[in-house]
Amino acid sequence: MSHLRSLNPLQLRAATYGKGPLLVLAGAGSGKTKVLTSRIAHLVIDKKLRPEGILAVTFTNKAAQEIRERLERLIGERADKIWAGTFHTIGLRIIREEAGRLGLKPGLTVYDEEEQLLLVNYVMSELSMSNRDLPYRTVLWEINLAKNNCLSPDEYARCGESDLRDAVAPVYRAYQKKLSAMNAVDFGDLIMKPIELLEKDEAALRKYRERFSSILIDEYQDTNRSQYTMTRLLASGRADLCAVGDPDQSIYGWRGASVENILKFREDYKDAVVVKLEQNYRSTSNILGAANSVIVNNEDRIEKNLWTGNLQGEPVVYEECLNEDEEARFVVKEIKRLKAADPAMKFRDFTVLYRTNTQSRPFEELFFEEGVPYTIIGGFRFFDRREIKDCLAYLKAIQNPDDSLNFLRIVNVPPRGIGKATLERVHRISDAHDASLYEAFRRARKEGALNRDASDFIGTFEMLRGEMPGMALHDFAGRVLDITGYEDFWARKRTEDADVRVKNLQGLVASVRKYAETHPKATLADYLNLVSLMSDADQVDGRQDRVTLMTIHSAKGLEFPVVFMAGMEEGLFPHKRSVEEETVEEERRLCYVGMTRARRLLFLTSAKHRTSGKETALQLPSRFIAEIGPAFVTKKAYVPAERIREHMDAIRKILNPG
DNA sequence: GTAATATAGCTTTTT
DNA sequence: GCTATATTAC
Repeated sequence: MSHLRSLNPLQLRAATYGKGPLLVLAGAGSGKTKVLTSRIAHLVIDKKLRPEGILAVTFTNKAAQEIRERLERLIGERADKIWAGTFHTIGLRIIREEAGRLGLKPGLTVYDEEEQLLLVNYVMSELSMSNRDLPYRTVLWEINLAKNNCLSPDEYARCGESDLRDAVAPVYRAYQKKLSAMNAVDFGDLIMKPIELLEKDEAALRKYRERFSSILIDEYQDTNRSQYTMTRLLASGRADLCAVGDPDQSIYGWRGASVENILKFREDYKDAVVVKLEQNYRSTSNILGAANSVIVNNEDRIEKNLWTGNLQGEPVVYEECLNEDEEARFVVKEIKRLKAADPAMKFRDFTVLYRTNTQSRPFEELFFEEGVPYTIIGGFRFFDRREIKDCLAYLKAIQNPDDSLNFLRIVNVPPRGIGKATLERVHRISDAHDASLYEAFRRARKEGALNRDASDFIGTFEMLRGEMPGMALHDFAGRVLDITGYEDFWARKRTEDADVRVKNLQGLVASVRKYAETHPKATLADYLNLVSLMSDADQVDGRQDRVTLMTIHSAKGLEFPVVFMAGMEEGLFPHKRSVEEETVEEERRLCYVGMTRARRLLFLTSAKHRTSGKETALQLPSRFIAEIGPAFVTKKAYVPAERIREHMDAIRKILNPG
């Protein structure tokens, strides 16, 4: 039974406990992924369950991939048959299978945040509301929160009352209507739509309950109302359910996640068995001691005793620096020192974690200057660049003719003489006939209501639509960039950044090619869906020898021999908004998550002066620093350079009197 | 009617 | 620092 070898007794119990429901409370570094994969292997090998009946929900697609890879070693190619992915990936799979029953057409588009924001803008303009009346971002936030809480526009409008709710409700309603007209779904819908289906369609509910004989949910402490509901719908049949999580690592409350879900698991699922994994195999006892001494300050917490048999290791180091540049300098210095001291150390053994994405800048600059190879996870991704977004908008608009939002985005990019007046005219046609923007353009063209430029473009667009089915994906992407003049539009601008944009466009085509080659049967819709669902954390690539820079949120589930946590300052971490909103306990859990990523060495740094925007502020060390038990940490306050100079002078005088 | 340029306003964490 | 909008130029 090689798949159960090397499990400790509690891990073994979690992996082999018979019919669920089962709740595994797995502390940081307690071998959670190992238990999860062992359990799946056990279900397939010993319990003879069909792999296609196993649903494993993970927090990132990469985590799902990792489980699949580990599983492959245990059960071979059967590993590919299990359903493993994020709630969103699984939701999309169900939606695509059941598009018809949900009033959607095949080839639907998934809108990302930027597209959502454009749609909110669009809808609000139609309702004669502007960003000044109510910021688009606020509205979008509210809509997303409603969806995370599993509230339809009607339910949202009805539950509770506030001025904001009254203002947002009609926008949410109109937004949802537009989404379906555009044959598109947003992230929230990826969970809401399957719920809708399972609730209203008995046959569908039966089908999916029968399909999944076993369900495993990772990071259960970070599930929101919608995800909880989807889980309940699928699991309350005869499927056994195994939820894995750690309340101390709940860090997505702001996204609607509710620790309650894990806390009331035993009420929700009667006869649930709980297994606690409290032995940490990851960190030194100093690191674990430091992390524990921080997390115990949370009042709203279930007692847990995470321990380790690992060596004591070095004390955690806290270093206060002059400013953010010096903070970066300290990190580079330490990386170089540690690498010199131990040649076995690689760049990929180090990570720099921070609270906000903007903090990456000084590190990026200094790492570049000092020749330290690095990768930044999150922030501005390749797929968020304007030229890439434009190109994807072309592909989406061609692929899904109802997607008026993306059609609108590209119709006059590059500028081709389709301006405000033309668009207004076509919009009227679109409204009158309840047709998509593209459809309206075609009508206008037939009626001769378009000028030459517009008419030509619609002709080109139709031609491309016709060519799509017969072409390889990358050839088609290249063809679109060529024939629409989009690539040329940048190539003609002879500015420095235009060159980069052209290169990025070629990079995109290369990425499509790579995808097409590894997925020979995939359609354009498959590629576009994949790109929409790709998360930042999915990019972490341990094969490259680079230092990883990312937010603590993105580091969830990862581990590194050496961790630097930067910006340990009041106002930044805990963030000042969390202090205002009284969610400091979640910040503390975030701090705990960050600290427990470290295996051997943990460095905490702060800047005495930090510049944000054009203001430089005097910063105080984070309260979390003071919470660390003194036995586990060495603290060094910032000493101004003059003081060092005075000190050196004094020493010189002693050594060299007179 | 359309395109290029200036300005204001925001920047916590993300599937 | 970046984008959506307002203003001005073509």
